[in-house]
Amino acid sequence: MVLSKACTYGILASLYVARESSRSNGYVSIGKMSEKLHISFHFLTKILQELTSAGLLTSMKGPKGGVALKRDAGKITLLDIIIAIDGMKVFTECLLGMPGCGTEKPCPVHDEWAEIREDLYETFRSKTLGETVQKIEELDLRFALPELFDR
Amino acid sequence: MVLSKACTYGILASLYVARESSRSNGYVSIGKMSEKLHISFHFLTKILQELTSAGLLTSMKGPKGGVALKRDAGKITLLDIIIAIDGMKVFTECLLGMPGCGTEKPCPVHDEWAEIREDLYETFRSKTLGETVQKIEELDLRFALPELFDR
DNA sequence: TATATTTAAGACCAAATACTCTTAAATAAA
DNA sequence: TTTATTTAAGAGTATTTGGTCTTAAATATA
Repeated sequence: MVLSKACTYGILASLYVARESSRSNGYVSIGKMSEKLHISFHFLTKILQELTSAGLLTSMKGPKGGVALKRDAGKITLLDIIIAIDGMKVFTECLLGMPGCGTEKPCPVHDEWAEIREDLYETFRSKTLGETVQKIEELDLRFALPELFDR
Repeated sequence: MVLSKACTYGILASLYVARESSRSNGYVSIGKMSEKLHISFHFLTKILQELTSAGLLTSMKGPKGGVALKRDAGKITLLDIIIAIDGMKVFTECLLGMPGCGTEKPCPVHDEWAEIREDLYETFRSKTLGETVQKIEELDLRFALPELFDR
């Protein structure tokens, strides 16, 4: 798996928050979100705490509480979410796990992998939550997990 | 991590076997290989057993025993090794973990990821052990892990 | 044939990841 | 001010992956 589960859940949840707050512009309830996305409430809460402490979300306790984007949806990229949860390692690690692999002393597949992971980086860097939500609405894409499936 | 550790070890070991057998054309000792590559003997043995039962290697017990490529080094690709150990999932899974994600009902990053993983597939499919070993020799690339490092 | 050497097989242990549960703290609203 | 609601924090559990260890089976060679 390229991204951890926590990270994919973080992305889906961020998209959900971006979409909801473009509608209601208040805090989005984690409980409701966990039901809609079919992600365990407690696990989701923990992931969102990471995004909050990374400065991507803000939260409020109590009735009417929840989480909200800290910046505008057009100013948060999918890359921001990934770095907050999984870190930069996806974009820096050697495909064959060789420490210190780089242009000076490359592994046998360094050049090809470096190019591919650069593409991946660029893909995430250029996608904001705002644009992505717009695309989801326009094309009627799903971003919730199905109710039950083999994990 | 894109490939499992077992898979990266399997690739490094296969390259080692390809290189050795181009020199000595007998069986390559797993014990010696594990020392040279700095991979635990027992773990490496287990991985090589998978490659053997997948039909990529043959093995012989006893003194002078070891493993050897079953086909010519030019007829085994890195993709063969990856599929034998990690399966096809790297090349088929949705980046956001959404089951059933595909062209009909794509996730928000399906198109980009599908293209990137296709590149990855093609990279591995087009690299044989033979060519890769040749490249290693020509450019003096390393393919052993360092003696000690943080794992 | 006896012995040393080597892979095969599988039980076992450790670490990381994925997930759950309980309790505390904050806050809106009655 | 009390209460219900909601996030925060962190301990606890389950599953997967990574890695070790022991014993059996095969075989070259003395």
